[in-house]
Amino acid sequence: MTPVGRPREFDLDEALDHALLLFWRDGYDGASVNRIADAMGVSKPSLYAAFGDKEALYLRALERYGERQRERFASVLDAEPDARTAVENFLRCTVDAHLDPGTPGGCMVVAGTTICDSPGVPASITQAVCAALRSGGTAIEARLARAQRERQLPASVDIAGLAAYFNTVLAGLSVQSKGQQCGEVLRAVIASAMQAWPVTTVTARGGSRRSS
Amino acid sequence: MTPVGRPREFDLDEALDHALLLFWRDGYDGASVNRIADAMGVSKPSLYAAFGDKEALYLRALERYGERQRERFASVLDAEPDARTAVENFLRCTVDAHLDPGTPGGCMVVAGTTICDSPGVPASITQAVCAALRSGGTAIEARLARAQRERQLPASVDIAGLAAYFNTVLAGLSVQSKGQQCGEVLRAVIASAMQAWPVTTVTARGGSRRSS
DNA sequence: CCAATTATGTACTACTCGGTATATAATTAC
DNA sequence: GTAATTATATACCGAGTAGTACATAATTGG
Repeated sequence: MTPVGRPREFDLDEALDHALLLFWRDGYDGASVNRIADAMGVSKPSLYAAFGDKEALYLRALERYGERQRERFASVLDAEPDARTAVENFLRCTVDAHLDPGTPGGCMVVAGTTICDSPGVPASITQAVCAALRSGGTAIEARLARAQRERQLPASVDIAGLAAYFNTVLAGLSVQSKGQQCGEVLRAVIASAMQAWPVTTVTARGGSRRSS
Repeated sequence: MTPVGRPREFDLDEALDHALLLFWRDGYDGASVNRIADAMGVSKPSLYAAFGDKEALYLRALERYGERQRERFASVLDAEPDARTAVENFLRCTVDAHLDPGTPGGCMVVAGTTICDSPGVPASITQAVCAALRSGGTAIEARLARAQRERQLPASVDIAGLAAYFNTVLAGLSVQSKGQQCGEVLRAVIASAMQAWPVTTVTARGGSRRSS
C-alpha cells in the first residue's frame, strides 16, 4: 500500500535521532529549530510537516530517549540475579553512559528538569519530563520488589523509598558528570551510595530481617 | 567622598538580587536582559552601564548565590558538634530551601550545569558553574576533616570520596525537588543516604575503626 | 554660571527565534 | 494524458534577542 503523493526524501527515525541529540545537549530552548533542521539535513517546512511543531518534536524525542533508557535499564537490572549487584551494575553502567564521548554528557531527563516551569517551556514538556524522571525510580522499584519476592530483601524494607534514593543518586551522578567530574570520582560515589543498601541478617528460623 | 556625576537611582544589590532570581529560575539563556531590566525596574542601558554585559551579570549573580550558600553551609555544618548529625541537618535544611516557595525550586548551580557547553553559553560561565558545583563538596569535606580531627571519623575514611558522595546526593535532591517530588519523599531519601555514613566501632583501646 | 562627569530613557541596530505562505516537484489514481 | 496528493525549497512574517547611539537630566568641582 504505497502512499499517494511525493515520497519523503529523508528517514524519520534518523531525523528524530538528530533532534534527540540536540535537545539532549542544548535543552528545549537552547536547541533551535533551525539548527535541528540543519542537523537533519532537511528544510524547515519539511521538519514541520513531519513532526508538527517544536513542542511535539521534543516530546517525541524525549519519548524515544525514554524507550532506550527503559531497554537499557531492563537489560542491566534483570540480567544479574543478586539484587544489590544488579543495582550497583546499573549505576555503574549509567555512569559509563554519561561519560560516553559519543553522546552529550549526563541524562536528558535530568537536564530537562532544570527548565521546568521556565517561561517559554510548554507545560506539557514539564509534565513529560517529570514523568520521565519518576520512571527511573519505578524501574528500580520493580527490581527491588523482585528482590523482596526472592527473599533477598526483607518485606519490611520500604522499596519505594529505597528506589527514590537510588534514583536521586542517579540524578546526582548525571549532574556531577555534566559538571566534569571524572569517572574515578563517580565510581567512588557509587561505592559510597551502595553502603545504604539495607543490612539483612538471617534469623535462626531462616527468614531475614532489616537490622539497624 | 561623593562621586562626581549624576547619582545612580537604583540600588545595585537589589538589582543584582532580581537578576539572580531570574537566572536561577530561567537559566542563562532563558533569562533575557529585557526581562531582567524590567524586574530591576531599570532601563536596559542603565543595566549595561552598571554590570557590563549579560555574561558578567550572570557571573556576579552566581557569585552572590555562592556567597549565600557558603554562609548557609557554614552555619549549618559548624553549629552541630556531631559530624553525622551536622551533615544530615545540612541535607535536610537544603531540601527545605529547595522547597521554599519564595525562591525558584532546586539549586541554581545544579540548574546551571545542564547548560554547560551549550552553544551561546560562554566558556567562562561553564567554568564558574563547575567550580561552584565542586565548592559544595569542599565545604562538606572540610566538615568531615574536622570530624576526623575530633576522632568522630576514623583516619582511614576517604573524606574526599565521602564528600563527593554527599555532594552528589545534594545535586540529586535538587533535581528531584525540581521534578516536583514532595518533601516527604525527599526526607526519606536523606534518611537512606545517611545509611552510607561509615560505621565506626570503638575498639578496646578507645580508638575507632571503620568496620565492613 | 560653566565645565566635566555620570545616569537615564527613547529609539534603534543586526540578528535569531518559531512558524508559515507560496510555488514547484514528485508521486499515485484514474 | 489529467487530477489529486504530498514533499520540497525559497523567502518571508512578527516577535524577541543582546547590545548601543544619542540626547537629556542630575550631580560635583571650579
